Amino acid sequence: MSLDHILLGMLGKPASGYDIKRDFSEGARHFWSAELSQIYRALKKLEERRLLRSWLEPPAKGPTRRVYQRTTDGREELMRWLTAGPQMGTERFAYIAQLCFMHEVDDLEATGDFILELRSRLTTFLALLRQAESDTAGADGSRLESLGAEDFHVYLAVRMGVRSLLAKIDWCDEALERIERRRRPRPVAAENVAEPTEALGGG
Amino acid sequence: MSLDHILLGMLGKPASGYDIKRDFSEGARHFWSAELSQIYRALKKLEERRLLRSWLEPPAKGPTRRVYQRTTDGREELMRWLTAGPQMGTERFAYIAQLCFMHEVDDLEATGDFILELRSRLTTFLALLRQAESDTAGADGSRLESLGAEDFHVYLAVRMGVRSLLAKIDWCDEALERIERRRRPRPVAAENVAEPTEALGGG
DNA sequence: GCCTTCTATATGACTAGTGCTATAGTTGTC
DNA sequence: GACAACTATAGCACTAGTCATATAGAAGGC
Repeated sequence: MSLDHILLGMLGKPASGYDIKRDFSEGARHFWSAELSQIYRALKKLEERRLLRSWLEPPAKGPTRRVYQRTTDGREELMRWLTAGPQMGTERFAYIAQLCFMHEVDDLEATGDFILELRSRLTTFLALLRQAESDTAGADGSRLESLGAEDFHVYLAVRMGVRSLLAKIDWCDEALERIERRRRPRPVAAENVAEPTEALGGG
Repeated sequence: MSLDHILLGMLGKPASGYDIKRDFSEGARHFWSAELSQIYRALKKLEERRLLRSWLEPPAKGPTRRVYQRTTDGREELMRWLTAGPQMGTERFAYIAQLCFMHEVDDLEATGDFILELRSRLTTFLALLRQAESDTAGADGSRLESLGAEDFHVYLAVRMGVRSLLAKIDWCDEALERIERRRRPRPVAAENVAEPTEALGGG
């Protein structure tokens, strides 16, 4: 299970379930997410397995927090995961599946609207990741070479997110262009109208 | 649930559970996957809900197959999903999470190996998608404009996969370069050696 | 004082998805 | 004819993850 290992990764420094949920809603949002209910239960189970330990933190302000941190065993389990090679093959993109079946709605109008909406959401998300990128490495990348090892790795992860999003936004533009080309009758010079030699989808 | 809707999308034409598993292992592999056990149960439930109907197919060759096809109600449910806008926010990339915590293993060597392995797997996958791309649109894209609506949409989905993979492979190269820059002592002019003013991780 | 919002933890009921195993006919090969 | 590989369906036990809801202190507005 990946969530368990991600929690072990995050809990090198003490944090509560609520803190972790905040991380998932902010920084880690581009590669993983989890509900509070799932987080609390996972933390409990990991503590039962002695991979985490926890204590109550004196409520100087606000309600009492239970704070978790990984144990030596927890660190070993994390290591096993990290050294087992990239965990791939479980990626799921519901929106690409939707795209595949979009011809059921109509020929191309629904597809165009769908991609415009997708593009808009991807762009919003990109702005957030760009912010995270410049928060770490500086707007011009000037802080990049002075980052510590941990921040450097987080920076790499954010870069992956930025590049993936840029590629998807480019794809949106390419797709919209292709759709336009299919929708409108090809602009043809007058002398060519009478002799169509290529099979060009015009409708 | 997305799997239900994907099955409804696939079952415009009759297919068995086994056929669908094959689709997930081949064409649809870049955006979704499911185990046979899950597929069979999902098909059964969808038939109970009258969104699919099924019949046994005369076993001209091989064992008897139960073949499913969507009903009018099934098509309506599919439409609701398709017109509800892009379903996003459930993307999960375990390997990016791994990358974030990779500094726990060592400073940079493990990270470099990890990214090399990732790059190799992404490249293998890209070749498969490139094949799917040229199977549909022709190696030079010449068949693209004569595709039917359904094939055109599948082509767009494959293109999204290709572009995403290319972006990730580019990211691998960028990351490896950045790692190299951090690992090897910065090439400095002799007069600078005596006065290191920046904290540069040197391995 | 009342109300809302935020921080914080927790549980119950549910759906989604995996891994393993059983069953069985068909095809090919040695 | 024994055996392996492939096609095909199905159930069981389990883990992963969602959704709704209960509880409760603290902060801030009005």
